Amino acid sequence: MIRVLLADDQHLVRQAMAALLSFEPDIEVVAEVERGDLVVAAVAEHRPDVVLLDIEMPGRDGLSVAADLDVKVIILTTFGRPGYLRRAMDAGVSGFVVKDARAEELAAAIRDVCAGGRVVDRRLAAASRTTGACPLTARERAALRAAAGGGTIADVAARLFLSPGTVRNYLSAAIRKTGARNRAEAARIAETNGWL
Amino acid sequence: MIRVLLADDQHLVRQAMAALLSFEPDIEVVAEVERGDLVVAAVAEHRPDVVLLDIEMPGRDGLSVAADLDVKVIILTTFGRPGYLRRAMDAGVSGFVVKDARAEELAAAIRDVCAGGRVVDRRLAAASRTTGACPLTARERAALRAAAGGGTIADVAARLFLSPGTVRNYLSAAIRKTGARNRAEAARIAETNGWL
DNA sequence: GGGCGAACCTGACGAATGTCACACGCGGGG
DNA sequence: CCCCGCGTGTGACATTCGTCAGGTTCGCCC
Repeated sequence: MIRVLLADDQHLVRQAMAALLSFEPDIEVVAEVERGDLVVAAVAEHRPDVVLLDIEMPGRDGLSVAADLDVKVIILTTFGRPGYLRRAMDAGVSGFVVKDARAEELAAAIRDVCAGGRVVDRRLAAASRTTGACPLTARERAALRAAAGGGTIADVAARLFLSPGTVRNYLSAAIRKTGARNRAEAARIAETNGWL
Repeated sequence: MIRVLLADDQHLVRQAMAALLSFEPDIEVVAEVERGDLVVAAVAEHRPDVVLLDIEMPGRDGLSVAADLDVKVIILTTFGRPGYLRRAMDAGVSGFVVKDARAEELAAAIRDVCAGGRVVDRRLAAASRTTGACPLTARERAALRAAAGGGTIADVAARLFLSPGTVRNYLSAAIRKTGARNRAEAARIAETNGWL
């Protein structure tokens, strides 16, 4: 029996996914978690064989959680952003499945991963090869993320404890590197690539 | 037996939701659709009692689909945006459930709606009362939506066949009405309220 | 018909933004 | 050791953006 822990912030999706997996005779959902910051404790308590992790959760980011777990992890997310896949691989996850997959694919991925394999969504793997790594430095990312919400330069500078001129330089660099024509577009491009 | 049609763009979520509803003895999922523009034909073919509609789908928006259906509709969406609820009500839907609800709530909503009732998520109804209606005119909305992607004023003007000055005026009005300090923030505010 | 608001447009002005050149300190790799 | 890239900062400049005041044309309602 493969013991699975489910982490997803939407209750209905979590229950539904559990219902779906209950049809698999060799898979058992032993726990459900709705916040990223509760996953580590739940894993310690329930000792699952595989953790299904959503990325966007309250409390803590699924990708950073994955880096702290030493059980096998499958990222199960809505958004097939190339950057997500890359970061997930860096975090040492064993599988990456998008929520548009078939139920059989998910079950197969769980079995494969449990047996020591690695499973990655095909289309995403292809997209990841073409998109390449994030060209932004850590500070540029931070500045772009802070600016994405719609704040002004002064806001970003205040939040990052930087001089406004520096923020402008970072954003300018981000705009150039993403090939965008202004902050908003740069933020959108970085967002869809999973660079933020 | 209550006949249900499921419309959601994510295959796994759709299958999982069907699995969840299969545990309810009086509910039967008779069809699944993955695109908004296929819902009307599927309803004509399968004659469900209730349609579960996601909002954000490829092909066609769930809210506009709802307006064309004369069966009972429950909107089932991730995003509890007040504006979505308002537009859903205008479209004549019978229920509005967020994906963070419990499975029992969803089943209860299906039964209530099938019996002629109306079901609306409590927290969302409260939020909807405080937020109020969308203050933007149709053109302002269009301009803001076109600008949200990150394009420049000239881009928006070209896409809407308007003069750049007019676009600036619309965006300025949108910024004023949303209480934002620039386009990006206005777009974000309108987005979270479901006004776009 | 008169008033009103929305859709369109123009022109002008100040403020914010994007770009560039340049400067300094720091750490890592050749 | 010395260079290079990164983080940090400054100042100047052109462009874009946000605002305002004004104008014309509709259609709708009283």
